[in-house]
Amino acid sequence: MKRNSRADVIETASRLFAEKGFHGTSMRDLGGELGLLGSSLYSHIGSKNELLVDVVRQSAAMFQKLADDVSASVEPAPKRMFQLVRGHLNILVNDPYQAQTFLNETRFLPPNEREIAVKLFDHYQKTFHKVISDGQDAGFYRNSMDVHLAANLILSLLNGTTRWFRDNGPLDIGDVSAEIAVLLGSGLSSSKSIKGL
Amino acid sequence: MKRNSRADVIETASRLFAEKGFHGTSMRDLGGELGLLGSSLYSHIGSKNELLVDVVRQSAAMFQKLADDVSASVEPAPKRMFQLVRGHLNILVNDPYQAQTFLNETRFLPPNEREIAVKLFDHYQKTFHKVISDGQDAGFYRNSMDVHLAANLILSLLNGTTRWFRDNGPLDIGDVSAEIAVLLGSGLSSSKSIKGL
DNA sequence: CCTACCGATCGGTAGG
DNA sequence: CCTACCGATCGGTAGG
Repeated sequence: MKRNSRADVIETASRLFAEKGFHGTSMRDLGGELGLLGSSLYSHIGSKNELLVDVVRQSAAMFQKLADDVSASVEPAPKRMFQLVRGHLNILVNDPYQAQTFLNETRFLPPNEREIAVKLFDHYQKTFHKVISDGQDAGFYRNSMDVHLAANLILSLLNGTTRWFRDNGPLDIGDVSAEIAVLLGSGLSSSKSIKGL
Repeated sequence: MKRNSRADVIETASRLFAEKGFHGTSMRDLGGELGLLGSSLYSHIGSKNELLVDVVRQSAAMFQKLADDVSASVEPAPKRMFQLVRGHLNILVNDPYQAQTFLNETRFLPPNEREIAVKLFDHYQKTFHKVISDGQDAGFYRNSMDVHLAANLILSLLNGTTRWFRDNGPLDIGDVSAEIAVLLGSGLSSSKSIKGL
């Protein structure tokens, strides 16, 4: 019977929030998973909201770091795009519970905290906009493409993987990112031939 | 002050379930939106679970019908793929609350009902598998592509649109499906040139 | 981290 | 559709 740290509580909370949702997880549920009573959690944390805040912040920091790294890169746009795709998938796979909580439960944060997360995600999206835009300027990507729309579609595709990708499944993250690379690569290319559609 | 029908209750429930989640919506919340008390809802419905069951079933029926229509089609694979994409987007846009509840809250159904929904979605996915597989056999799509993975990626992309697509936004569903068509079209083509990645 | 609680809110019912 | 409830569960606190 080992003692639980605050980090243990947050980690387990992220799993339960991902699996059963923030509102579907009671403090007694969470305590039960850690082998203690719900009321005992309050020696580690101040409130249930605080748990969600911490999980979302941790996840947000991951995406923030990726955005910073890619923004600092001087590689050609398609390579930076692959860095984003690969890095984004890595974040989702490394801590799927944290990522799912970020993606699905951020809306349940208190308003001020939610705004911070939304702004951070906007900034993250801008990294995609920049890469796509640079790719157009350099002739890699179609100029006809709506930059915001393309970014939204790519992010949708990436975030959706949390719904079906399993780390112990038949595919590894390399398979998935390679397939996405091909899918996006050809689809984003300036020279393309659309057939049949 | 008009009376509410059972259909009104379900429709409003789908909106609240989409916005605040199943567990984040109380019967008193729902009653409040309809101008009555939470307890008064029970003259229209039997339980809160029943509301979720009904919303999910309605949405599931939409996807079921699309799958049946496309399965009955004898068009070339790329055209059927576009029917799926366009039809799927139409369902999401026509009733975004219902669709979001289907996508996000199905997991909170009672086990037996959840299994039904999962099976139905599996069947829906198989429609994508068939189209992709046919497209490979007919030489439209790369044979190297993993059919299940491609279907998952396409569905991720489509379902993710519920997070950002707004019916009154600058883009209409035609813009979005056209962009997706180009993205998928070239990316799925058997003749392609990957550059830079 | 537990014991022993608290007021608030939950889904739901009986009866009109 | 309301009045008047019900037992269960919620997030959280005081004190050890």
